[in-house]
Amino acid sequence: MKQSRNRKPSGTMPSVLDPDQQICRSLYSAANALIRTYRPLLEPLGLTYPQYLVMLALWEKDAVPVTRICRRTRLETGTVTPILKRLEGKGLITRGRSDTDERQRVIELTRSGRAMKAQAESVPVDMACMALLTPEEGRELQRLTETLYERLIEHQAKA
Amino acid sequence: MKQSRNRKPSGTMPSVLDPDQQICRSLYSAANALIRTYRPLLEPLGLTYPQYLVMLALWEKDAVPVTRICRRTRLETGTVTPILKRLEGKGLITRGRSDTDERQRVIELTRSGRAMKAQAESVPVDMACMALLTPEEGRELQRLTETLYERLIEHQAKA
DNA sequence: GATTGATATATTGTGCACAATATAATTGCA
DNA sequence: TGCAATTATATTGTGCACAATATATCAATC
Repeated sequence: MKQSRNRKPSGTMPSVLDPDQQICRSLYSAANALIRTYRPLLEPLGLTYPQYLVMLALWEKDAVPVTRICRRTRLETGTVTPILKRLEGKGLITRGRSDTDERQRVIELTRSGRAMKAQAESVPVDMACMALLTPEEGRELQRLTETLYERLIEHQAKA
Repeated sequence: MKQSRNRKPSGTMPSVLDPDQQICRSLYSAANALIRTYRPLLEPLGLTYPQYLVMLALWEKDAVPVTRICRRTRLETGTVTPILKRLEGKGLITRGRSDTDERQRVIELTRSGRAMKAQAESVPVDMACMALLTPEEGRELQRLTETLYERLIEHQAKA
Protein backbone atom coordinates (compact mmCIF):
# COMPACT_ATOMS: atom_id res chain seq x y z
CA MET A 1 0.00 0.00 0.00
CA LYS A 2 1.16 3.47 -0.83
CA GLN A 3 1.83 5.76 2.07
CA SER A 4 3.54 8.64 0.41
CA ARG A 5 2.14 11.09 2.95
CA ASN A 6 2.88 9.08 6.07
CA ARG A 7 5.98 6.92 5.86
CA LYS A 8 6.55 4.89 8.98
CA PRO A 9 10.06 4.20 10.24
CA SER A 10 11.03 0.71 9.12
CA GLY A 11 10.60 -1.80 11.91
CA THR A 12 7.61 0.03 13.36
CA MET A 13 5.14 -2.29 15.04
CA PRO A 14 2.00 -2.35 12.89
CA SER A 15 -1.04 -1.19 14.87
CA VAL A 16 -4.65 -2.20 14.25
CA LEU A 17 -5.46 1.43 15.04
CA ASP A 18 -3.21 2.84 12.30
CA PRO A 19 -5.39 5.20 10.23
CA ASP A 20 -3.73 3.94 7.04
CA GLN A 21 -4.94 0.43 7.79
CA GLN A 22 -8.61 1.41 8.03
CA ILE A 23 -10.53 0.11 5.03
CA CYS A 24 -13.40 2.29 6.16
CA ARG A 25 -11.30 5.46 5.91
CA SER A 26 -10.21 4.49 2.39
CA LEU A 27 -13.78 3.81 1.37
CA TYR A 28 -15.15 6.90 3.07
CA SER A 29 -12.57 9.34 1.74
CA ALA A 30 -12.82 7.92 -1.78
CA ALA A 31 -16.61 8.24 -1.71
CA ASN A 32 -16.44 11.82 -0.42
CA ALA A 33 -13.80 12.79 -2.96
CA LEU A 34 -15.80 11.19 -5.77
CA ILE A 35 -18.95 13.07 -4.83
CA ARG A 36 -16.90 16.28 -4.67
CA THR A 37 -15.75 15.56 -8.22
CA TYR A 38 -19.34 15.15 -9.39
CA ARG A 39 -20.21 18.59 -8.10
CA PRO A 40 -19.01 20.71 -11.04
CA LEU A 41 -20.61 18.25 -13.48
CA LEU A 42 -23.96 18.46 -11.70
CA GLU A 43 -23.85 22.19 -11.16
CA PRO A 44 -25.32 22.98 -14.63
CA LEU A 45 -28.27 20.78 -13.66
CA GLY A 46 -28.59 22.47 -10.28
CA LEU A 47 -28.43 19.09 -8.55
CA THR A 48 -26.44 17.64 -5.67
CA TYR A 49 -25.26 14.06 -5.99
CA PRO A 50 -28.03 12.57 -3.79
CA GLN A 51 -30.59 14.60 -5.76
CA TYR A 52 -29.04 13.22 -8.96
CA LEU A 53 -29.37 9.69 -7.55
CA VAL A 54 -33.09 10.29 -7.00
CA MET A 55 -33.46 11.60 -10.54
CA LEU A 56 -31.67 8.50 -11.89
CA ALA A 57 -34.22 6.36 -10.06
CA LEU A 58 -37.07 8.31 -11.62
CA TRP A 59 -35.61 8.31 -15.12
CA GLU A 60 -35.39 4.55 -14.77
CA LYS A 61 -39.04 4.29 -13.70
CA ASP A 62 -41.46 7.16 -13.28
CA ALA A 63 -44.54 7.47 -11.07
CA VAL A 64 -43.29 5.38 -8.16
CA PRO A 65 -43.78 5.42 -4.38
CA VAL A 66 -41.14 6.81 -2.01
CA THR A 67 -40.23 3.27 -1.01
CA ARG A 68 -38.92 2.53 -4.46
CA ILE A 69 -36.79 5.68 -4.51
CA CYS A 70 -35.31 4.60 -1.18
CA ARG A 71 -34.56 1.14 -2.53
CA ARG A 72 -32.92 2.36 -5.72
CA THR A 73 -30.91 5.16 -4.11
CA ARG A 74 -30.16 3.05 -1.02
CA LEU A 75 -31.11 5.96 1.22
CA GLU A 76 -33.53 6.07 4.15
CA THR A 77 -36.91 7.73 4.05
CA GLY A 78 -35.67 10.39 6.47
CA THR A 79 -33.08 11.35 3.87
CA VAL A 80 -35.24 10.97 0.79
CA THR A 81 -38.32 12.91 1.91
CA PRO A 82 -36.47 16.26 2.22
CA ILE A 83 -34.67 15.64 -1.09
CA LEU A 84 -38.02 15.03 -2.78
CA LYS A 85 -39.33 18.28 -1.32
CA ARG A 86 -36.35 20.14 -2.75
CA LEU A 87 -36.80 18.54 -6.16
CA GLU A 88 -40.46 19.51 -6.01
CA GLY A 89 -39.38 23.04 -5.16
CA LYS A 90 -37.17 23.06 -8.26
CA GLY A 91 -40.17 22.00 -10.33
CA LEU A 92 -38.64 18.67 -11.38
CA ILE A 93 -41.14 16.34 -9.72
CA THR A 94 -44.61 16.21 -8.22
CA ARG A 95 -45.57 14.37 -5.02
CA GLY A 96 -49.13 13.22 -5.53
CA ARG A 97 -51.15 10.71 -3.55
CA SER A 98 -52.02 7.23 -4.73
CA ASP A 99 -55.72 6.65 -5.53
CA THR A 100 -55.68 3.10 -4.24
CA ASP A 101 -53.63 3.72 -1.09
CA GLU A 102 -53.94 7.08 0.61
CA ARG A 103 -50.69 6.53 2.54
CA GLN A 104 -48.62 6.29 -0.57
CA ARG A 105 -47.16 9.15 -2.52
CA VAL A 106 -46.74 8.86 -6.26
CA ILE A 107 -43.55 10.61 -7.27
CA GLU A 108 -43.74 11.78 -10.86
CA LEU A 109 -41.40 13.68 -13.12
CA THR A 110 -42.64 16.96 -14.51
CA ARG A 111 -41.99 17.86 -18.13
CA SER A 112 -38.94 19.76 -16.90
CA GLY A 113 -37.74 16.77 -14.91
CA ARG A 114 -38.12 14.53 -17.93
CA ALA A 115 -36.33 17.02 -20.14
CA MET A 116 -33.34 17.06 -17.82
CA LYS A 117 -32.57 13.45 -18.64
CA ALA A 118 -30.98 14.29 -21.98
CA GLN A 119 -28.74 16.88 -20.40
CA ALA A 120 -27.78 14.41 -17.67
CA GLU A 121 -26.51 11.86 -20.17
CA SER A 122 -23.27 13.80 -20.41
CA VAL A 123 -22.51 13.40 -16.70
CA PRO A 124 -21.41 9.74 -16.78
CA VAL A 125 -19.64 10.41 -20.07
CA ASP A 126 -17.65 13.32 -18.65
CA MET A 127 -16.88 11.26 -15.58
CA ALA A 128 -15.62 8.37 -17.69
CA CYS A 129 -13.43 10.77 -19.67
CA MET A 130 -11.46 11.57 -16.54
CA ALA A 131 -10.14 8.01 -16.77
CA LEU A 132 -9.83 7.73 -13.01
CA LEU A 133 -9.89 3.96 -13.16
CA THR A 134 -9.41 1.52 -15.99
CA PRO A 135 -12.59 -0.35 -16.99
CA GLU A 136 -11.28 -3.45 -15.22
CA GLU A 137 -10.46 -1.51 -12.06
CA GLY A 138 -13.92 0.04 -12.15
CA ARG A 139 -15.63 -3.31 -12.52
CA GLU A 140 -13.55 -4.84 -9.76
CA LEU A 141 -14.19 -1.91 -7.42
CA GLN A 142 -17.91 -2.11 -8.04
CA ARG A 143 -17.92 -5.87 -7.56
CA LEU A 144 -16.15 -5.55 -4.20
CA THR A 145 -18.25 -2.66 -2.91
CA GLU A 146 -21.43 -4.49 -3.93
CA THR A 147 -20.25 -7.60 -2.10
CA LEU A 148 -19.45 -5.57 0.98
CA TYR A 149 -22.77 -3.74 0.83
CA GLU A 150 -24.76 -6.95 0.54
CA ARG A 151 -22.97 -8.55 3.47
CA LEU A 152 -23.41 -5.44 5.59
CA ILE A 153 -27.15 -5.37 4.90
CA GLU A 154 -27.35 -9.08 5.61
CA HIS A 155 -25.44 -8.61 8.85
CA GLN A 156 -27.67 -5.71 9.80
CA ALA A 157 -30.80 -7.78 9.14
CA LYS A 158 -29.58 -10.44 11.58
CA ALA A 159 -29.13 -7.93 14.42
CA MET B 1 -22.98 -7.97 -11.33
CA LYS B 2 -25.71 -9.08 -9.00
CA GLN B 3 -29.03 -7.39 -9.39
CA SER B 4 -31.23 -9.49 -7.21
CA ARG B 5 -33.40 -6.51 -6.29
CA ASN B 6 -33.80 -5.06 -9.75
CA ARG B 7 -33.79 -7.58 -12.54
CA LYS B 8 -34.08 -5.99 -15.95
CA PRO B 9 -36.01 -7.69 -18.73
CA SER B 10 -33.51 -9.47 -20.95
CA GLY B 11 -32.74 -7.44 -24.03
CA THR B 12 -33.17 -4.15 -22.22
CA MET B 13 -30.96 -1.42 -23.64
CA PRO B 14 -28.27 -0.67 -21.05
CA SER B 15 -28.39 2.97 -19.96
CA VAL B 16 -25.48 5.04 -18.68
CA LEU B 17 -28.02 6.49 -16.24
CA ASP B 18 -28.96 3.11 -14.76
CA PRO B 19 -28.56 3.44 -10.97
CA ASP B 20 -27.08 -0.06 -10.81
CA GLN B 21 -24.26 1.02 -13.12
CA GLN B 22 -23.13 3.87 -10.91
CA ILE B 23 -19.83 3.07 -9.24
CA CYS B 24 -20.38 6.10 -7.05
CA ARG B 25 -23.64 4.70 -5.67
CA SER B 26 -21.92 1.39 -4.87
CA LEU B 27 -19.08 3.18 -3.14
CA TYR B 28 -21.35 5.61 -1.34
CA SER B 29 -23.86 3.06 -0.08
CA ALA B 30 -21.10 0.68 1.03
CA ALA B 31 -19.35 3.46 2.93
CA ASN B 32 -22.60 4.55 4.60
CA ALA B 33 -23.53 0.98 5.50
CA LEU B 34 -20.05 0.33 6.88
CA ILE B 35 -20.17 3.41 9.09
CA ARG B 36 -23.61 2.33 10.30
CA THR B 37 -22.10 -1.01 11.25
CA TYR B 38 -19.37 0.70 13.27
CA ARG B 39 -21.96 2.52 15.34
CA PRO B 40 -22.76 -0.20 17.90
CA LEU B 41 -19.03 -0.95 18.27
CA LEU B 42 -18.24 2.70 18.96
CA GLU B 43 -21.20 3.31 21.21
CA PRO B 44 -19.42 2.03 24.35
CA LEU B 45 -16.71 4.64 23.63
CA GLY B 46 -19.31 7.34 23.06
CA LEU B 47 -17.78 8.15 19.66
CA THR B 48 -19.10 8.59 16.15
CA TYR B 49 -17.01 7.22 13.30
CA PRO B 50 -15.50 10.58 12.32
CA GLN B 51 -14.69 11.22 15.98
CA TYR B 52 -13.06 7.79 16.12
CA LEU B 53 -11.00 8.70 13.03
CA VAL B 54 -9.71 11.79 14.83
CA MET B 55 -8.84 9.72 17.90
CA LEU B 56 -6.95 7.24 15.69
CA ALA B 57 -4.89 10.13 14.34
CA LEU B 58 -4.07 11.27 17.88
CA TRP B 59 -3.25 7.78 19.15
CA GLU B 60 -0.84 7.55 16.26
CA LYS B 61 0.80 10.88 17.15
CA ASP B 62 -0.18 13.14 19.99
CA ALA B 63 0.23 16.92 20.38
CA VAL B 64 -0.27 17.86 16.75
CA PRO B 65 -1.78 20.84 14.88
CA VAL B 66 -5.23 20.70 13.32
CA THR B 67 -3.65 20.44 9.88
CA ARG B 68 -2.22 17.03 10.69
CA ILE B 69 -5.59 15.76 11.93
CA CYS B 70 -7.12 16.92 8.65
CA ARG B 71 -4.42 15.16 6.66
CA ARG B 72 -4.71 11.86 8.55
CA THR B 73 -8.51 11.79 8.66
CA ARG B 74 -8.82 13.20 5.13
CA LEU B 75 -11.42 15.68 6.34
CA GLU B 76 -11.55 19.45 5.87
CA THR B 77 -10.90 21.95 8.62
CA GLY B 78 -14.57 22.97 8.54
CA THR B 79 -15.45 19.40 9.48
CA VAL B 80 -12.63 18.78 11.93
CA THR B 81 -12.90 21.92 14.05
CA PRO B 82 -16.41 21.12 15.36
CA ILE B 83 -15.40 17.49 15.95
CA LEU B 84 -12.44 18.66 18.02
CA LYS B 85 -14.72 20.88 20.05
CA ARG B 86 -16.99 17.92 20.78
CA LEU B 87 -14.05 15.73 21.78
CA GLU B 88 -12.86 18.54 24.03
CA GLY B 89 -16.35 18.67 25.53
CA LYS B 90 -16.13 14.95 26.25
CA GLY B 91 -12.83 15.55 28.06
CA LEU B 92 -10.78 13.45 25.64
CA ILE B 93 -8.53 16.18 24.23
CA THR B 94 -7.30 19.71 24.90
CA ARG B 95 -6.93 22.45 22.28
CA GLY B 96 -3.97 24.55 23.39
CA ARG B 97 -2.04 27.17 21.47
CA SER B 98 1.45 26.68 20.09
CA ASP B 99 4.18 28.71 21.82
CA THR B 100 6.11 29.27 18.61
CA ASP B 101 3.13 30.04 16.35
CA GLU B 102 0.12 31.71 17.89
CA ARG B 103 -2.09 30.69 14.96
CA GLN B 104 -1.58 27.01 15.57
CA ARG B 105 -3.51 24.88 17.97
CA VAL B 106 -1.82 21.95 19.67
CA ILE B 107 -4.29 19.12 20.00
CA GLU B 108 -3.39 16.87 22.90
CA LEU B 109 -4.95 13.77 24.40
CA THR B 110 -6.00 13.98 28.03
CA ARG B 111 -5.33 11.08 30.38
CA SER B 112 -8.86 9.93 29.62
CA GLY B 113 -8.26 10.19 25.87
CA ARG B 114 -5.08 8.17 26.18
CA ALA B 115 -6.82 5.57 28.31
CA MET B 116 -9.48 5.04 25.68
CA LYS B 117 -6.92 3.62 23.27
CA ALA B 118 -6.82 0.24 25.02
CA GLN B 119 -10.60 -0.04 24.90
CA ALA B 120 -10.58 0.95 21.24
CA GLU B 121 -8.27 -1.93 20.27
CA SER B 122 -11.29 -4.23 20.28
CA VAL B 123 -13.10 -2.24 17.59
CA PRO B 124 -11.03 -3.40 14.60
CA VAL B 125 -10.94 -6.88 16.08
CA ASP B 126 -14.72 -7.07 16.40
CA MET B 127 -15.04 -5.68 12.91
CA ALA B 128 -12.68 -8.31 11.50
CA CYS B 129 -14.66 -11.02 13.28
CA MET B 130 -17.68 -10.19 11.18
CA ALA B 131 -15.75 -11.61 8.23
CA LEU B 132 -17.43 -9.26 5.80
CA LEU B 133 -14.63 -9.65 3.30
CA THR B 134 -11.86 -12.17 2.97
CA PRO B 135 -8.39 -10.75 3.69
CA GLU B 136 -7.65 -10.73 -0.04
CA GLU B 137 -10.92 -8.95 -0.85
CA GLY B 138 -10.16 -6.42 1.87
CA ARG B 139 -6.68 -5.73 0.53
CA GLU B 140 -7.96 -5.44 -3.02
CA LEU B 141 -10.77 -3.11 -2.02
CA GLN B 142 -8.39 -0.89 -0.10
CA ARG B 143 -5.91 -0.87 -2.97
CA LEU B 144 -8.60 0.22 -5.44
CA THR B 145 -10.15 2.87 -3.19
CA GLU B 146 -6.69 4.28 -2.45
CA THR B 147 -5.91 4.42 -6.15
CA LEU B 148 -9.20 6.16 -6.84
CA TYR B 149 -8.70 8.59 -3.97
CA GLU B 150 -5.20 9.53 -5.13
CA ARG B 151 -6.35 10.13 -8.69
CA LEU B 152 -9.31 12.21 -7.51
CA ILE B 153 -7.06 14.40 -5.37
CA GLU B 154 -4.63 14.71 -8.24
CA HIS B 155 -7.45 15.65 -10.61
CA GLN B 156 -8.80 18.15 -8.10
CA ALA B 157 -5.35 19.74 -7.74
CA LYS B 158 -5.24 20.34 -11.49
CA ALA B 159 -8.55 22.18 -11.51
C1' DG C 1 -67.24 -4.18 12.09
C1' DA C 2 -63.91 -3.19 15.92
C1' DT C 3 -59.32 -4.12 17.15
C1' DT C 4 -54.57 -5.36 16.35
C1' DG C 5 -50.73 -5.28 13.76
C1' DA C 6 -48.32 -3.91 9.75
C1' DT C 7 -47.06 -0.48 6.27
C1' DA C 8 -45.98 4.28 4.06
C1' DT C 9 -44.37 8.45 4.86
C1' DA C 10 -43.08 12.49 7.73
C1' DT C 11 -40.82 14.84 11.59
C1' DT C 12 -37.22 15.86 14.95
C1' DG C 13 -32.71 16.15 16.59
C1' DT C 14 -27.72 15.37 16.15
C1' DG C 15 -23.68 15.21 13.66
C1' DC C 16 -21.18 15.39 9.74
C1' DA C 17 -19.14 17.44 4.96
C1' DC C 18 -17.86 21.05 2.60
C1' DA C 19 -17.69 25.61 -0.04
C1' DA C 20 -17.06 30.17 0.86
C1' DT C 21 -15.55 33.40 3.71
C1' DA C 22 -13.45 35.59 7.73
C1' DT C 23 -9.76 36.44 11.08
C1' DA C 24 -5.48 36.57 12.74
C1' DA C 25 -0.62 35.52 12.92
C1' DT C 26 3.59 34.71 10.22
C1' DT C 27 6.73 35.03 6.42
C1' DG C 28 9.00 37.22 2.43
C1' DC C 29 10.88 40.65 0.55
C1' DA C 30 11.03 45.37 -1.46
C1' DT D 1 10.75 48.72 8.37
C1' DG D 2 6.53 48.09 6.23
C1' DC D 3 3.37 45.53 3.70
C1' DA D 4 1.76 41.88 0.53
C1' DA D 5 1.24 37.10 0.29
C1' DT D 6 0.78 32.97 2.78
C1' DT D 7 -0.69 29.96 6.41
C1' DA D 8 -3.63 28.14 10.39
C1' DT D 9 -7.84 27.92 12.08
C1' DA D 10 -12.73 29.34 12.69
C1' DT D 11 -17.38 30.59 11.10
C1' DT D 12 -21.53 30.44 8.29
C1' DG D 13 -24.87 28.37 5.52
C1' DT D 14 -26.74 24.40 2.94
C1' DG D 15 -27.64 19.79 2.40
C1' DC D 16 -27.26 15.27 3.54
C1' DA D 17 -27.65 10.68 6.73
C1' DC D 18 -29.83 8.46 9.99
C1' DA D 19 -32.01 6.92 14.54
C1' DA D 20 -36.03 7.49 16.90
C1' DT D 21 -40.45 8.66 16.86
C1' DA D 22 -44.96 10.13 15.16
C1' DT D 23 -49.02 9.82 12.21
C1' DA D 24 -52.08 8.06 9.26
C1' DT D 25 -53.87 4.42 6.49
C1' DC D 26 -54.50 -0.21 5.37
C1' DA D 27 -54.93 -5.34 6.23
C1' DA D 28 -56.13 -9.27 8.90
C1' DT D 29 -58.81 -11.57 12.02
C1' DC D 30 -61.88 -12.30 15.52
